[in-house]
Amino acid sequence: MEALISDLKSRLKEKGYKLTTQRRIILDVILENQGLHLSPEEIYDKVKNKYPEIGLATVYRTLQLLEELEIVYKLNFNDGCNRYEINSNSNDHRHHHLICLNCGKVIEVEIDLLENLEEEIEKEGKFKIVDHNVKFFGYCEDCSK
Amino acid sequence: MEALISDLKSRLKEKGYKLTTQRRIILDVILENQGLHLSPEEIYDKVKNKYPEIGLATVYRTLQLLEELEIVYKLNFNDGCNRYEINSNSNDHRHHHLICLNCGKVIEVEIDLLENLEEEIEKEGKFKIVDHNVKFFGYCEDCSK
DNA sequence: TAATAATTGATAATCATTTTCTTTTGATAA
DNA sequence: TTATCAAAAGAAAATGATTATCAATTATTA
Repeated sequence: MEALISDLKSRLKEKGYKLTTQRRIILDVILENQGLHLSPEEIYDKVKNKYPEIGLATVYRTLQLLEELEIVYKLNFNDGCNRYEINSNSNDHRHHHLICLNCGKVIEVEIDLLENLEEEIEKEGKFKIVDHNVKFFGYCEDCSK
Repeated sequence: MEALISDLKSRLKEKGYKLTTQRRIILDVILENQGLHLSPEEIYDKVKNKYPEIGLATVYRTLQLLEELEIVYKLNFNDGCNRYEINSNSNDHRHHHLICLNCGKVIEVEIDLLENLEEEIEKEGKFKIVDHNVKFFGYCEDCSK
């Protein structure tokens, strides 16, 4: 946790940006809600508890910034807004998402297993893969009863 | 091509919907531009050439309908709009998308190879998969030169 | 301490998508 | 073929997420 804050600080400084209270709190909120894939609005609500003067625009700006710094990344579950997640890429901890078509719940799966597929694609020599995004749609335990 | 139109007709009838000129033309345009992943606005522009009285709302409504009938499905490449593609699911012709991080081009890949992964996920018995969505991000031939 | 640039909050603007409402149209039964 | 009636269309307004604008504030460095 603390590691990410000091990481943020150095990455910001590197690009001439500042570590402000607002930015720190926004990252805190995302860290405290890992796995929840919060939307900007949801982050805004939670940040307001700790820092009531915050503006919604600041949340949007900070999310863009965190994405640019690769501290966070954007998800789209087709529910009308973007959602954000800590990028645990650093420890090579990739995962996929299972999205329940009934209740909308999002579950993370800690397997990757895409090496074969990526290899197969790159074999042709026409595309260099740097990232992937895999979503499975179906029914969760509760909804398939 | 014709097959899809009569398929549309019967699926519509099944649910008490009508086959209108507008709906037929919208499907035509999507069919004529396979692989282009058109957005509602782009579809609207192309349909207007054949049927100038069309309204944008009709395009949106028809796309929702075609999606509901599983004739078409929605894609999101994070470029500010949804995009649509014919669902060739019928002939089990699944494919993935390669998205170029530089020029935004979208390339289709005709390999699936996700059986292992899906098996692995379903093995736990906590999720029943019915569909998936796989995107690879990287650089296309032109942009990696 | 002054100067400079970055950042913020509030508000207005944008843009894709949906809704509303009135008119028109397609499918069906007489 | 025509009358009927729900479904569908078009136009325009509304919505909702996101972005841009701008004046005021704050941090950093000379």
